[in-house]
Amino acid sequence: MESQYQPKAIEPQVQAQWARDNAFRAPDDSPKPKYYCVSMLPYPSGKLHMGHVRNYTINDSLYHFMRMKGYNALMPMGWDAFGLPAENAAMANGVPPAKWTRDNIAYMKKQCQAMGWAIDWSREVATCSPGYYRWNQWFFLRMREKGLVYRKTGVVNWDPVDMTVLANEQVIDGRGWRTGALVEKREIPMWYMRITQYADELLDSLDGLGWPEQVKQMQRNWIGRSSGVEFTLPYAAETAQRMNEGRGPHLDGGNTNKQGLAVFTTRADTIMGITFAAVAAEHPLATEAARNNPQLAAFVEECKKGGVQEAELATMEKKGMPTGLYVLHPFTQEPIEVWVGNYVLMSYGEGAVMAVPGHDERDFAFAKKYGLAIKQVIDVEGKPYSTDEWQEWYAAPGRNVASGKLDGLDQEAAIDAVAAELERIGLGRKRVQYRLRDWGISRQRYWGTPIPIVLCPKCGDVGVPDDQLPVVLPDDMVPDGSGSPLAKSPEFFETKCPKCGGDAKRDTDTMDTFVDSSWYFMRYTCPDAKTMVDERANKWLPVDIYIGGIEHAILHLLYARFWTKAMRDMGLVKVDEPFANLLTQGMVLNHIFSRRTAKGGIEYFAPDEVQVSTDAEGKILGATLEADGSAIDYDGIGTMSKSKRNGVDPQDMIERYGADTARLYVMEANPPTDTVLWSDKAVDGAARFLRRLWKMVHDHVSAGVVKPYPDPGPLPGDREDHPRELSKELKELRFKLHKTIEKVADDYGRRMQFNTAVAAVRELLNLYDDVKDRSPVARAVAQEVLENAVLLLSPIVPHVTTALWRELRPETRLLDQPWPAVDPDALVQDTILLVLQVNGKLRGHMHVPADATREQIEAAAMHDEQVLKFMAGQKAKKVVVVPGRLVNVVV
RNA sequence: GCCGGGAUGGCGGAAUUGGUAGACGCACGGGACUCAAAAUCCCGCGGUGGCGACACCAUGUGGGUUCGAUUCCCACUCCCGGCACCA
Repeated sequence: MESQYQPKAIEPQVQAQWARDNAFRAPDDSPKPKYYCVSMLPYPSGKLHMGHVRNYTINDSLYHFMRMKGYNALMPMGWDAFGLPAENAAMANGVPPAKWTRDNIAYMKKQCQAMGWAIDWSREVATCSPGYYRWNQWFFLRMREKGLVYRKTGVVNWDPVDMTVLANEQVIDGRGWRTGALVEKREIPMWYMRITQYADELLDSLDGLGWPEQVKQMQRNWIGRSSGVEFTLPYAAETAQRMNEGRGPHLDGGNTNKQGLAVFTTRADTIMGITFAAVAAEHPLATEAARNNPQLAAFVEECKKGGVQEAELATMEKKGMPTGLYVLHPFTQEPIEVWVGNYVLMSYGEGAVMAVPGHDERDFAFAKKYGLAIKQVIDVEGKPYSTDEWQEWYAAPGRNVASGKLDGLDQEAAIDAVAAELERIGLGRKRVQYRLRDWGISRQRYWGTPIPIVLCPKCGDVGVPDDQLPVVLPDDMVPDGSGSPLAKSPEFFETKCPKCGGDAKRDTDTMDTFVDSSWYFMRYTCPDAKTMVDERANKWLPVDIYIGGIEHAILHLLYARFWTKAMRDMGLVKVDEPFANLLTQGMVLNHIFSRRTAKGGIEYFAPDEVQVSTDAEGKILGATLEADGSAIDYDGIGTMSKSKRNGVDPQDMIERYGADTARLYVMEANPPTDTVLWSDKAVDGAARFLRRLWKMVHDHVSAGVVKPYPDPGPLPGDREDHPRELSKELKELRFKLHKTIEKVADDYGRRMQFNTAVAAVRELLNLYDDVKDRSPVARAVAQEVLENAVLLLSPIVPHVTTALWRELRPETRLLDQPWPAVDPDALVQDTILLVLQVNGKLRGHMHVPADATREQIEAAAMHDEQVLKFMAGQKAKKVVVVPGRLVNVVV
């Protein structure tokens, strides 16, 4: 055995052996129970970053652990290969996205292999291959047949200089990131998937999932089921006349009602407090009112400025303008003026709201700003009410006042009464409403799945027939930032209508890449299937543990759940949910540096290109570019990402220390769910530990391997007069060993907290190191400790442990070893150590027999010197005994 | 703005169900080995006071519940993630 730990020699050799043995190929037919562990597939941005290393090492450790526990484990890998960064890279260096993407995949696959992850590469999937995305197209058409796909207009960010649609990420402070131009909202036709049809099931089946509670809560809130009342505020006579003239364009989504303005509220009990109504700038009523009101038209135009991001809309100053149009209160027939508000979203509800400034904080602020009436109609336990300043309790449920027939009713009764009355007069009813909106999947981009629709002037939208799938994306194009190249390529879009055979045009939009990631984990199970999926999917699904970043807690996970249910309803798979258990990894963060370009766009700089100045506490104050010393902006810390150029490539660490050290470092540094600010300060500690482990095994093996305790057989040099009885020291070591096996199994299997598992093994080996006994029986215990320590660490550092196992048990292979068993005999203790407290403060310790009764413990504590000292002669008021833990004397 | 999460020594973190705050590391300081360096090994390492035994303080801030709170409750501050076209 080599006396020095040499990862550079060991790792390639061990990996080559795994490859020869096909060690990680998971058979579809195995008598063992399956364990399907999947990580969110990486976007092939160029190189792995530390977030990937963390993600896949967690996955890999769980794979090995469950394999040792007797499962047929499968860890697949694929590439989320469509998307925006490939187009940006193409624009920057003139290489087609296809080539750039394939090169990146090749490089990153090598990195994955160098990390030694137990990936079954025979199942590799890349979403940009026609063999994969044809099934996106095929399923899109099936969903369309079922009415789960439909077309309507949607609002996008429009860059008026580049004449192109921008992603939210490409809008910085309301301007296009390349042009610096002010972004506008623009309505375009798009394809939608009817996820709202599954809203109830998506909500209800969360309860049974083994997911973190916080993620389930986020999804519940996102879906946002609320029950309320939908009703119509009838138009006042003059308004009705204007709206009925039909000059205002009507949207096709059923948003307008010829007789009035449709609104939805969860606070129908406050209906008597309505003092005005507000509509979105895009609402037909606003359009009509603006027709001969230039000031209002200008305001409506102004509302169209800026992007479509919710965060931007929610934080901007609330502005409004009266339309001069009126609706009537459904009960009193009092006229209510309709305002246009920049905070009313056309995409949510009806695009119109009733305003009750007396009991809604936002309406209150708006009414104050524009001098509108504020009316109290709810009383909360007699708390004071004044229209001067908003108070929290104004929005709380209470009893109705100044509300006519509703007076004295509590919230529930008032809502019921209002709903009943509205229904009686035919103006409204109770309804369940969701915050969740249908999923718009059309993207005006090149590098994605083509939408398989032909637009025929005679037949309308026609689905591409199955036998003409896939609609292949040409892979030699280079986008230029001014709209999709597909829309400029007649070779792509010119086609014949599949129905009538006449000249027609393909849809040149591509699908949202969330489509790709909604079912790839199914395709892994049958990557060569001639159908979307086959029976093998039902063998492996659901995914037993899904691992990935917390940033996907809502969108990706919700879309994949929806997609799975849609596939189930078409009989393609049998599962209701794709991911039985979920481990959300915390983000790996790094500093972000940027500067504004001359054009008004933005460019980012990698932290290693930057010199920073800090204050006394190490806080970063400013930064300069190392290359030319120019000042740039420090933008704080954020997620490692390609676009912000703050990712850290693990390659340096692998080359310097080896894969095992890199793996150990990321696993022992923090719990997997923690957000971490990137640092490699402690990586030396991981390297040191592996060297130390190597040396311990080396020193032991050099004296000859023996059979491990408790059944060592005849020991070399053993004689009749050598005691087989363990010394106190060796008993303690074995106690620690078996406690550690127990703890590490719990940490891996239940807690999924690897940092504490490593710490526990470190503690064990620290104790082992202190034992200097070299007697034959001590050597058998040493063999037991080392073998088990190697097994416990093997899921995290598989290369070095493979090499060490070969020395400890030359006739066997580490990968075939089961998870070690706990020896109950080793855990038997005669005495236990109790903590002694006086008034809750630690005052001493005491050993008691393991079977001592509460009375005996109490009596012993009351005679303890320290306890008596701190009781200072006072009588005990109370004695708290927590069995196995502590005694607290209260005086 | 809304939803979800976080804050513990110089640093990463531990304390799993309300029961010894700081496990295990990193960095640092001292020492051993060495011609020297690296590597390795040993000792120390939250703060304040004390020669010391020891005492007091301390888990973002301010309150509360409890024999006992890092853990539970209330109010707040700052940071991170998401907000539907980054993936």
